[in-house]
Amino acid sequence: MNIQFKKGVLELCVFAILDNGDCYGYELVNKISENILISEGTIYPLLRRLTNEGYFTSYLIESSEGPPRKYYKITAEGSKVYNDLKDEWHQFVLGVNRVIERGEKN
Amino acid sequence: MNIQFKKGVLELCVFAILDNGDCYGYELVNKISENILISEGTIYPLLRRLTNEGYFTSYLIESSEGPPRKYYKITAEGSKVYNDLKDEWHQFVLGVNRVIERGEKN
DNA sequence: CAAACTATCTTGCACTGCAAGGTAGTGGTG
DNA sequence: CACCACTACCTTGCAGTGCAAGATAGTTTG
Repeated sequence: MNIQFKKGVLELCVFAILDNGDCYGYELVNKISENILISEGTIYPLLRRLTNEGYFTSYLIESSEGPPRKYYKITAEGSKVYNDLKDEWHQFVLGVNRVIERGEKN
Repeated sequence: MNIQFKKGVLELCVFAILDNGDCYGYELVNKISENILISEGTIYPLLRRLTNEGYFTSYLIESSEGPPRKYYKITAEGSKVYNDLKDEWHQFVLGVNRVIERGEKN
């Protein structure tokens, strides 16, 4: 898979999943991996950054299978940013598809 | 517009336009700009790179409005790469949209 | 005890778009 | 002629992001 396509979009995916309910990092990696190839080394720094920026908060919960899980919860501000980002994404896809389609028709 | 979304996609746009007919750099910038915000400083290095990689060839044509225009023509190999890239793009968009939609439904 | 799995985290690299600039040629206006 | 606007090309260095590779640590199973 083209690495470059993912730039900025993984952030959108993390927002989308957390907007639907709390998750821990490892779980996010698995959920996203169902549709897009992704590495753990990508998600953990991303979660930390977005938490520092105030879009997520985190809390620890003990697990019976491994070390405690760090759950992330989206904030109201994060939810707002997510909606803007999602709109931008759809607009962007439309723009790219127009460029491609025009090339094919003419 | 989110800069990160563009990563790798501008390459796809350049391929798409040249696959439909020869263009010079400035013209490409204008065509793409109709749908996606873009800077000249992005396109020229990109054209050079893809030409070095054998996906485009170039030739000069005198112009009556400014310096000679450097036209780019896509090669057979470039055309092949474009088709693969286009498929990858569509698959990628589907994957991202599935992640987003699942978040909204549940 | 050792392997396999879950789960977290860090470091440094590679790639790509952009801002900010420079260089040149043409055409028009005063 | 001097000046500006426009077309058209190009370069440099920076910023952001994903990844490979690896470290750490707990639990379960053979």
